Amino acid sequence: MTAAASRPPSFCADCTLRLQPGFKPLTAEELACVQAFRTGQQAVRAGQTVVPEHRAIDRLYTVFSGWAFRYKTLADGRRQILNFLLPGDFVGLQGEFAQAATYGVEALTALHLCVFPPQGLWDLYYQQPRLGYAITWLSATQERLQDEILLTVGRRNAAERIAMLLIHLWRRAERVGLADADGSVPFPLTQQHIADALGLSLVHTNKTLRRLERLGLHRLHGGRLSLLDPEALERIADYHTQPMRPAPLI
Amino acid sequence: MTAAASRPPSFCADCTLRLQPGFKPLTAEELACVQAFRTGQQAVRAGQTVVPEHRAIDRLYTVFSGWAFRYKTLADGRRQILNFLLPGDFVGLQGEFAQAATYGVEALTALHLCVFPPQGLWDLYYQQPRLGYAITWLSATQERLQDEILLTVGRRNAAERIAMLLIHLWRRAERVGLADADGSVPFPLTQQHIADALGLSLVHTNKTLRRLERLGLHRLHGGRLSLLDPEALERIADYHTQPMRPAPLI
DNA sequence: CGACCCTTTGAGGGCCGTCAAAGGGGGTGG
DNA sequence: CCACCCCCTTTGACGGCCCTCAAAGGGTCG
Repeated sequence: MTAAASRPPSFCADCTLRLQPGFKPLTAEELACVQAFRTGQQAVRAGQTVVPEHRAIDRLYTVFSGWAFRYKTLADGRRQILNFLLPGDFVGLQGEFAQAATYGVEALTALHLCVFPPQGLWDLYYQQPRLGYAITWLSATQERLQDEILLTVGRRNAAERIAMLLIHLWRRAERVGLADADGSVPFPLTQQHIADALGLSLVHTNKTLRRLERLGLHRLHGGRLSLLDPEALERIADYHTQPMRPAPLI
Repeated sequence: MTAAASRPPSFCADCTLRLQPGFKPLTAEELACVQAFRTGQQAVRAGQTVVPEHRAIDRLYTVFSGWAFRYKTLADGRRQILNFLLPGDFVGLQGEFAQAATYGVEALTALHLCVFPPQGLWDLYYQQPRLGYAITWLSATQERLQDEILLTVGRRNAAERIAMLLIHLWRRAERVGLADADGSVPFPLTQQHIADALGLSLVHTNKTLRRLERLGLHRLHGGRLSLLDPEALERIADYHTQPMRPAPLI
C-alpha cells in the first residue's frame, strides 16, 4: 500500500491530492462548500463493482486513490471500456440527468472514493456558481478525452491504438503524481482491459503489445509501465502533446 | 427550404424551436439571460466548414436549424466523425476550456447558428446558476451519447453499427420535429459520412447498408430516411429504447 | 452535354478475430 | 515449504470481416 492508496482525510482542506501540481487550488470558501457537499467516502476492493451496469447511478464520486474504469456491455457479453478513472476524476454526472442505467464502474485496484449526494448538486451550483463552472470544466475536459478515444477506436489500427493508450495513461498517471523516479507509473490493467478499451481482441492485443515491447518502445513489468521511447510511440500514434492544465478538484 | 431551415428570430422568446416538445420551457428571466448572452447568429452553407479542425474554437454555438457534424482527422487523412449536430445542440464547450485545437465542425446542410461569446459563459453561471446547471445537463447528456457511440464503434460489427446509427439519427430528428407524416426524417448524410462516423470504409458501408435495405429494414431515398422495421433494427443493434427527456435549450 | 460527386458492385488481400493450448506467477492451503 | 490452482500471458493456426483497388452507373448542375 503506497500513501496514494490510502483513504481520504476527514477534511477536504487536508486532502493530500490537492497538493499535486495537476490540480488547481480552491478558495477556503469553495473548499467549505465541497466539504459540505461531500457526505461520505467509500472503499472498494480491487476487481469489485462500484456501480453495476444496469442500475442507474444515484451518487456522484470523486476518485481519491486507486484506479477504476467505466464500461458498457452488449447483450452477448462484448464489453467496451469507456475510460479509465484515476485520482481526481469525477464520476456520476450522467446518472444525475438520466433515470436509466448508463454504464458500470469497476475497481482495478483498491479504490477510495469521496461520495456526494446527487440532490446536493443543484445547491452547489446555486451557492457557488464557480464550482458549478468547475464541474462543467471537468465535464468538457472529459468530453475532449472521449473524442480522442473515439478517433482512436474508430480510425487507428492496433499498434496505433496501443501506442495511444500507453502514452495517454502514462501522462495521466504522471499528472497526479504517480510517476516513480525511474519514470515508471503503476499499470494495473490486464491485457483484457486494454483489449476492451481499444475495441480489440485479447489475442491480437497481446501480439501487438509484445511487438511494440520487442521494438523497445515501452516496458511493462511488475504492474508498472515505462515509456522507453516516447517519441517513437507518439509518432506511431500520431499523438500531439497537449499541455495539461491544472484541473479543479471537487 | 423548409421552415426549419430558416434563420433564428431576433428574440429568443420568439424562437420556434422552443415550441418543440423535445425542449423544456425556460422562465422569462432565464430567457432574458440567454438573450443577453447571445451576441449574434451565423449562417453557413451546406458543406462549408464552421470551425476548422486545427484552430481552437473561440465561440459557443447552438444549432437553430440544419445539420452539422463534429470530426477529427489523423495526419494521413483518416477522418472520424464524432457526432452529428441537430437543432438544439450546443457546441463549443470544449473550446472554452482548452486553448488548443480540439475538433472541426462542418455543415451538412444549410445551417443557422446562434452565437455566444465564450467570455460570457462565466457570467451566465454567476447570474443564472440554473442555466449553468442546464449546460451541465447538456454536457452530461452529450457524454451519454458519446459513450453509446464508443460502444458501437468499439464492439459492434458493421450491420449492428449501421442499424444503431439509423435508429439513433431517426429518433433525434423526430425529437426536434423533423419527422414527416409518413414517418420519414431528413437524412443529409452521404455514405462517406456514415462510414466516417462508424469507423468503416465507404465500400463496406455501402454493401452493408444495401443489405439491410434489401431486407426491408429501412428505406433511404431522396435524402430522407424511413425505418420500415424498427423492431428488427433494434434487435440487430441490441438497442434499448430510452425515453427522451426534454432538454434545456440555451 | 460534360463534369463532378455519390452510389454500387466485383475481386483480392490483409488485419484482426476465434479457437486451442502451453507457459508463467502469485496466492492459498496442506 | 511445497503443491496446486487460478488467472493472466503467450504463441500458433486458421478463417472471416472488413479494407483497398478498380471501374461502371446514376443524378445534378453548370
